Amino acid sequence: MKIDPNSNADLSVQIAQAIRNAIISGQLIVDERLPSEAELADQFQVSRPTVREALKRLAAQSLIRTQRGASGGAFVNRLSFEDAYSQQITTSTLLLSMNAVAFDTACEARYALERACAPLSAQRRTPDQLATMRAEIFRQSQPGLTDEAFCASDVAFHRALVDGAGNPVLSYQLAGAVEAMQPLMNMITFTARSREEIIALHTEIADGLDEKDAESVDTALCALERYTRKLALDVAERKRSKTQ
Amino acid sequence: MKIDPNSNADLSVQIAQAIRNAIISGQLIVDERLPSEAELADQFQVSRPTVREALKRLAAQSLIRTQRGASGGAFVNRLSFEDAYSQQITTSTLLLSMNAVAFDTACEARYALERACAPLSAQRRTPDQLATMRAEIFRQSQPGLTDEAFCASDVAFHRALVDGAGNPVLSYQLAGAVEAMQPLMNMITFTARSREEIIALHTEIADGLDEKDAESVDTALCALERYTRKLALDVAERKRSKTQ
DNA sequence: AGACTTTTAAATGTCAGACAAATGAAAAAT
DNA sequence: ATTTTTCATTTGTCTGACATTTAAAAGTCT
Repeated sequence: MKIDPNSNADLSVQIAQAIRNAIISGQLIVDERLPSEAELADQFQVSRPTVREALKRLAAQSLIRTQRGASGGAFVNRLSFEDAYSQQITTSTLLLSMNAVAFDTACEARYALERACAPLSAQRRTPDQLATMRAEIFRQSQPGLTDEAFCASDVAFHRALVDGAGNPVLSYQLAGAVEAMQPLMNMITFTARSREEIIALHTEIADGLDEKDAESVDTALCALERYTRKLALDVAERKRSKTQ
Repeated sequence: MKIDPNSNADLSVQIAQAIRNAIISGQLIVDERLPSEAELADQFQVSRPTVREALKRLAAQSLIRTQRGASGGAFVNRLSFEDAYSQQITTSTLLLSMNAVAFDTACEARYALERACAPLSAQRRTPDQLATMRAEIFRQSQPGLTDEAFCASDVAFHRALVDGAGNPVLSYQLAGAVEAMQPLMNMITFTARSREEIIALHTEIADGLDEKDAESVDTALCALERYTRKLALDVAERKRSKTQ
């Protein structure tokens, strides 16, 4: 683990990169303890605050965790699926909100990915996941539900669909798509949407999964995509006519 | 932007979270300058090193960038697709390498996602992307190509396929799947694989995209998935017989 | 001897103050 | 008017110190 003395990048960046490389390459294994901050400072010939800034960078990416006290220190973290989920969601949310991604683009990506899960989910969904979906549909049909709660229930429904595939890697990849894009879509379309229509399609999806009928799930997802896009179009149309 | 004086979390974590929230909620907009470190220290009633640790955490997530000098400071960063790609790839790589994900699970996820792109790519792929794929196939057929180079070319081929869908959100979501999993798969299967077989399937995919024939692309991808899984099985089998 | 309590040492968390280096803007000189 | 110089601001880094947490070692009592 060495840093390049000729590089003009910030020292804390270089040190973070050196440690990151050691972790990725397997020189540092999960749960292994890093040298103490003082030792690292000595090793890299920098001060402790500089080492600390480097460690905080790594901690922000869940690459390490720190523990205080005797026999404490920084340890290589086993990146859990949950940690990865939340990072994925944060990144996706910011990416969408900051880059003015066209609604159609986001919508297309989201449904393409979700449709990829559907056949697997039709095969493998557990009764528990089906029950979750039914419960969310029921919640969505309750009158007096706020828009926020409806959106959250919508997300939970689609999460259950994705988790139904029983593939944690797939669930992880899709966390960003579902959790970041659904609220975005709801925000745009909630003024125009018909909850009945959505609930009907959700029911169709749940029925399809119940009967392990991948085909009909796919059809319903396509219909939901079409409906969502049409809503966005209507909203845009209305906005245009209002400004004129 | 306030922190909870009763919380016992590290101050730098709390401060980072407060600023992060301000960015996500839109209180701080892209390219806006944060107060200087000294002002933030004053505002949060902490020392400058503590503020700096918080800022480094945010910088590690590409949420801010810093600039030295007069009129320098920390600025809210527009999260670019490229930044998001590389974060996605790092996270995915670590997730796979640290969690002992079953080969079949990773393989299934990767091809499910890639197949989701295929129909869109068949519709929209540019001549340029087709040319890239042909070029990579040619490179793969060169004798004397190292395993690393073959793997890199493999990744480039699949990236071109994914980018062919012309949907940056989709490309972003799939960056992790392709770039993290392909090397993993190559590492496991390179001893047993036949480059000819893979090149033949790649050619089938390129041909299908050329003719905008989504069906045949899907068939070839499925065949590639089957072949990859069979390889892994063979390798595992061989390993077992060797230890006995 | 064994169980409990106290002490201690090591490590991270935080603070204060200082200097270095970069950088843009204002002031001065040409 | 243009170029050069100066200067203030801001981040990057260092030093040294103290606070807090924590596990292990030492001590104490039953």
